[in-house]
Amino acid sequence: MRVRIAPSPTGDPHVGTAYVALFNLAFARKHGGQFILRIEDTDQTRSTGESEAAIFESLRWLGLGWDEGPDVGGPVGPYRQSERTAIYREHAERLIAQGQAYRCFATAEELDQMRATAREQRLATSYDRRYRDLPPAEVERRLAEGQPHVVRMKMPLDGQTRFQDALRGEISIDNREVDDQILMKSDGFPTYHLANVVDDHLMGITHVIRAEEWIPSTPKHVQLYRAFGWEPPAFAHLPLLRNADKSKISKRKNPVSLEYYQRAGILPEAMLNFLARMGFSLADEREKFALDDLVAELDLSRITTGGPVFDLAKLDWLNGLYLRELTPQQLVERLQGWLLGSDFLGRVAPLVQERIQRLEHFVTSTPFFFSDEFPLEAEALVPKKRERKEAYAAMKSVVEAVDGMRAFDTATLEQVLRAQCEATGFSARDLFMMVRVAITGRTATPPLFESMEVIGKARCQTRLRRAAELLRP
RNA sequence: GUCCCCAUCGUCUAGUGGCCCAGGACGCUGGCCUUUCAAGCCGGUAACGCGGGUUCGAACCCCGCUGGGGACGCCA
Repeated sequence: MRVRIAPSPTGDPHVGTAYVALFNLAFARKHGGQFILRIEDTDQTRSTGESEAAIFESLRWLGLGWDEGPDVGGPVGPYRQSERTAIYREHAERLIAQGQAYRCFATAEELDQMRATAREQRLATSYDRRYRDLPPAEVERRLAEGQPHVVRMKMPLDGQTRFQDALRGEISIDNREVDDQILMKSDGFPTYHLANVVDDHLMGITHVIRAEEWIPSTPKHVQLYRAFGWEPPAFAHLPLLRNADKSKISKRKNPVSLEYYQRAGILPEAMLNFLARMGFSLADEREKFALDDLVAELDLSRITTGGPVFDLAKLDWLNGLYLRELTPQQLVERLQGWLLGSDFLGRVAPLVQERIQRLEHFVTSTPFFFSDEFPLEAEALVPKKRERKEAYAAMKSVVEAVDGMRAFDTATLEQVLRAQCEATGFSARDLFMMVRVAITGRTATPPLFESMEVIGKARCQTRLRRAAELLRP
């Protein structure tokens, strides 16, 4: 048996990726199969190497190592989709030749209009298939003219597509509810739908274990397997992790970056244990258990289908359990592997060196490098001569700007935050002080941008959000 | 709006027709222990969304309603 996770390197390593990876890995181990990591970097505008590296690092931190992947290789590589574009092109051509896909010349404006019309007419799908039966001569003419186009699949116009979900049983969707999905984008890259089907087949994936949000597009995938004449894999859709309000887990309402949990001092084994408890329980209902126990008792059909709320309080309790069972020496080792090792201290030290007179001042001047848990009051965040609601708006603006950052180094931070002065109409003095207080809880600190770089993006994000929340009128 | 998925304490869950006037865990809370705080121990709080069926019997099966979520992108 072969399973995979297929993260898209377009942002910070996500807790949902770890969740899906955990169950895939456990499934592979249980059945003596392989767990594959495939990078789905077909979105040229958003994929980055930094994101990919961060995903690798976070998964390894959790102990979720892979048998085959971009960095470790394997028999059915390459494992990075951007390196497989020729394969997708061939397959798309094959479908066109078979009459199961076609070139579509619709412009962005046309599509916008179709979406508007579809909504008015209460239609299920937006694309009206207007290029589906374009005469071959017309297609040739447009191609000769070099008109930009995409390749779309021809969904059956009636009937329904059924498939078995390992957690839910049979799911069936009317084909008329499903769009003629784009397979190849006009930039020559495949969409997820094509690439994932082609790769899963070529890589010998037997079980697709992924998040519930994919259920509605599974009929497209099933139809693609059919069009290629391939046997579809088994599908298992894991429930979506949720915010406290039950909506799909999101950075607006929850820390979702694995880097956050690592920095906050969650032990990887506690994180894994907690994630495993989302939808899964052992026969004896033990709360604390290891990956091996999950492997031993895993049964996909027994995973709960209700979306579990990601409850930080319970994660903390579990983490405390793991912490307490360490010997003092082991605890020291964990602390050093965390932020109290020379790596991290070596980054903090230069920032406070010229500001201290005794070694003990190192401790009193740096707590915010290590912990988010400092007191913070709304009044301290509002600059003099500014209204609280202005400060709130500015802080929200900063939050968004920081969310959008890829590189998180001093120079980029300065550039982005200075641009925020412009955007918010705040003076650099006022805005930077707001951010400083939000990040450190203090008005006197080492240089702001350097400090933020060392504290790291994930924790800066949660602190800025906390500050914005505090300012909310 | 259309389609799909889901539905047991605030939260994570056990429960697959009688063992359930529903069990465990987190949280909250009372007490014990203790120089303090934790930890630990003992106790309390709190749920089968609603309405119809099926059945001798329904948290468990069926239907409807309601509620929640997801998808509807040249993002994955």
